[in-house]
Amino acid sequence: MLSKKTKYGIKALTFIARQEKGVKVQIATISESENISHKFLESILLTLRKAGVLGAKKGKGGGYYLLQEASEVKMTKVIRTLEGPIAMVPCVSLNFYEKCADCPDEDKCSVHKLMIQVRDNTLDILRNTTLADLV
Amino acid sequence: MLSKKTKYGIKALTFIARQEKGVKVQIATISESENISHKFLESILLTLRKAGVLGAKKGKGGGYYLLQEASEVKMTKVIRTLEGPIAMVPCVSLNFYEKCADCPDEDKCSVHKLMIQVRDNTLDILRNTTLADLV
DNA sequence: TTAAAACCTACTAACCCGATAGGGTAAATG
DNA sequence: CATTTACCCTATCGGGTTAGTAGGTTTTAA
Repeated sequence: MLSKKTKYGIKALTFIARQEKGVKVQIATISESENISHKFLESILLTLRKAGVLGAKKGKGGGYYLLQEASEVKMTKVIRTLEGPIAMVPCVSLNFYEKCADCPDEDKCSVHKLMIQVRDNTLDILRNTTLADLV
Repeated sequence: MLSKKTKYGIKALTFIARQEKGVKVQIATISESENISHKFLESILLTLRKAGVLGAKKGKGGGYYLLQEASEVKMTKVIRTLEGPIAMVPCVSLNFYEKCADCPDEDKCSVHKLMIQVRDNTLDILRNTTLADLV
């Protein structure tokens, strides 16, 4: 299941991507328009900024803006930043790999085999979908 | 992320499917062989029995067994029984649909669109994978 | 210098997961 | 018919995560 954090994050990014290039969008604007708790959204956008997806400007007239073209922002990046692993099991995660405590041999694990398939398929979609596709 | 419940469940089913047809497998046998907490596994197999995936026989020489051929047991069934929805967001779930509180219009939601793609793709794999494929 | 906006830290209530405990009940064996 | 075996059921609990709240600080523009 996708967390609300990730869901809100994608919605917010789409909102920002819909603006004219270079326009700065304030938290409050997105928060009201998309029905997202202001403070919660704040922490989400902050995370995205630290990850290099968004830029921010403080003070009056400030706000958030995309650092790249919308067509350059891949969903893999967004989801990994907000949600963490894309894989359904840590032992098949590319970026967040972790060995299972109970599995002596991954190659013989039935779950492992199945989840690699699912991961590859999901990755394929997310890698080829950018913010521009969602606008 | 897949819960341990589901993961253990799939492992246990695979274990049972590896036996000669009709052989009854005891909880303790699976628990020891697959490094799964006995009591926890008990509740998992019970769920699978109630869902019609497994049969059980009590008393000496009893145990669990498949009610169908391994090639008839689809992963969709197993995962929906143990994990719940396959979709990453309730609003795109076929079997566990729930409307989002924040979304006035699903058709215009960027997350919705994306997650339908992911769901369809994952479903395709899980529908075409059976226990027999994992043995 | 004042207002607006992002930034940062800390906290909390609610929820879920994995596991455990302790029996109850049915069936097979001798 | 008694005993053992093994499934069946309910309740509870600790720890971790999630979603959201609160309050203050810093930066910028007008």
